[in-house]
Amino acid sequence: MIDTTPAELRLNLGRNLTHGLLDALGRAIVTGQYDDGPFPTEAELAKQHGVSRSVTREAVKMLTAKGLVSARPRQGTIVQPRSSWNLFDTDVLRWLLNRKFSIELLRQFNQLRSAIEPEAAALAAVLADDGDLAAINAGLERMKAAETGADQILEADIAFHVAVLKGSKNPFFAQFQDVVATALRSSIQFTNRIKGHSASIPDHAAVAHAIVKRQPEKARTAMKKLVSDVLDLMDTVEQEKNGKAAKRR
Amino acid sequence: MIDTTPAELRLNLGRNLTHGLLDALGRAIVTGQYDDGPFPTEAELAKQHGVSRSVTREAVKMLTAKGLVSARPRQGTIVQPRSSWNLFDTDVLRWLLNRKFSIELLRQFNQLRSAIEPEAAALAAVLADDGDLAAINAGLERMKAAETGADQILEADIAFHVAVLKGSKNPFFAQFQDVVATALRSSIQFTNRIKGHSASIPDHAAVAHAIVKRQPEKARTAMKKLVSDVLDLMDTVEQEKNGKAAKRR
DNA sequence: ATGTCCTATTCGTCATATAAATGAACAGTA
DNA sequence: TACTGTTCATTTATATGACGAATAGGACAT
Repeated sequence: MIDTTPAELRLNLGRNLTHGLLDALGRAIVTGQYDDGPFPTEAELAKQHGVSRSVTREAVKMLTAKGLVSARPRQGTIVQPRSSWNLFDTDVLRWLLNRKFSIELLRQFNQLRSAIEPEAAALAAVLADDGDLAAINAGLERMKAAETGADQILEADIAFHVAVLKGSKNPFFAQFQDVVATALRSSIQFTNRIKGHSASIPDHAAVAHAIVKRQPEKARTAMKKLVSDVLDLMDTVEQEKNGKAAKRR
Repeated sequence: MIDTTPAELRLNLGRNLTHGLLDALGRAIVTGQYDDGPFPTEAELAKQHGVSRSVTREAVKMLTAKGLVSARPRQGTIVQPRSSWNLFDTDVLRWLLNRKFSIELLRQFNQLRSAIEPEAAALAAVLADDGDLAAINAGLERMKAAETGADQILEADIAFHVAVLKGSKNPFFAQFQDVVATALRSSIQFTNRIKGHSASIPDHAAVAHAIVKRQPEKARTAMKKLVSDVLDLMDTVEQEKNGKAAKRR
């Protein structure tokens, strides 16, 4: 039942048929729909989803650009090994994290955050301009204000971390704005559990304060603590899930 | 003179017309060819490069997937702001680093490496399997062996760092395999200057030794030193270039 | 000045035809 | 048998032409 209709494709997420098909195929690939059987041919895809070959080809081209598939004449289109998927493409990341059983991936993502964000905070403490500082403080204030609101606090949390990344003035760190935002939004089903704990206002305030005061080392350690706490909490959750045996770190 | 011919497109880098056009357009965009004027319409692009609208559309779709452009009816295709380009797409990164005047970007990339690779080394010290350890040692041996060879040492260096990233067993760190490899290869024009210094065999050996001995902290600090040295050297080069005024860091 | 409607432009989609690439089967040869 | 070159079928790659849908911007009326 991987077939869809044009109407469904439009609804899905895409602004148009191509994006809808892209989304459907992306989800199907990351959930392993084509792990045993081969990827359908252009003609089959077009027929299954009730769209033209043009739409099919352009969707597949976008999948190619994201590293999920490669296409060659006679061989057909083949799903690439996971190692060549572009995990920092927000579409790919969203597809992966919206799957079931992606807690481990989310944990690994937070491992990455614990490498990235402290360094970004240190850079921001040196390089952030007035606008960045204002955005960081605004995010913090939003968190304080939304301390009661349901999911507003998630968006406030995102705004804070995004502002710090932007403040680093390094485009590679700034790139993680979208990635972090996507990851946090895509993993609500897991983070709900943690939300109450992770949204530690004082810890966030410590980061903001250090950055505003232009203290890189303090900013680094404060952010390190912030992300590490989330990571530890995730480990705890995972250990509970595993019953008793905690595997690693 | 941004026009090309089909033959040139095939030669460029692409296996076919679509990839050739993708490459030509990607380079043109990152070099700011369309910063003042608007991006050409489908019909114009097809005419300028002597290809059909199908090829044009599929190339533009790939650019869309990489975040370089967005397309809407009547509005046309527009180049997105740099902040939404996917810097961790190897194509985009290569286009950017092959530009002139990208030393600053390369420095910022090494800032990222100094955040990523030490953490990856620490993880590898805990999680790397026998194959990973063998690959790390192999990379080190290749560096020793190629100490005389001209550019072989670059590939050996890449192999070493890639092996460490892979050994982290974290797909997000592993993702940087391609990114780091692309960056190092794309920046030969700058790294030639540094090569002699950066290829410090003892420092690399220290990292490998710590990982094999399962000492995460030692691996982290050793890798940190390795990348920081490159970063410092780049700062020095940049300062020389700027005459006398050193700006930051 | 404001809101409504119209129209030209551009991407979006569809359909069809032909070319190019390549894996596999096959035939030929030593 | 083992190797080599050829043919063939399949699938993507490219080309072409047509029509639909959305909308920016102007014309127009109020």
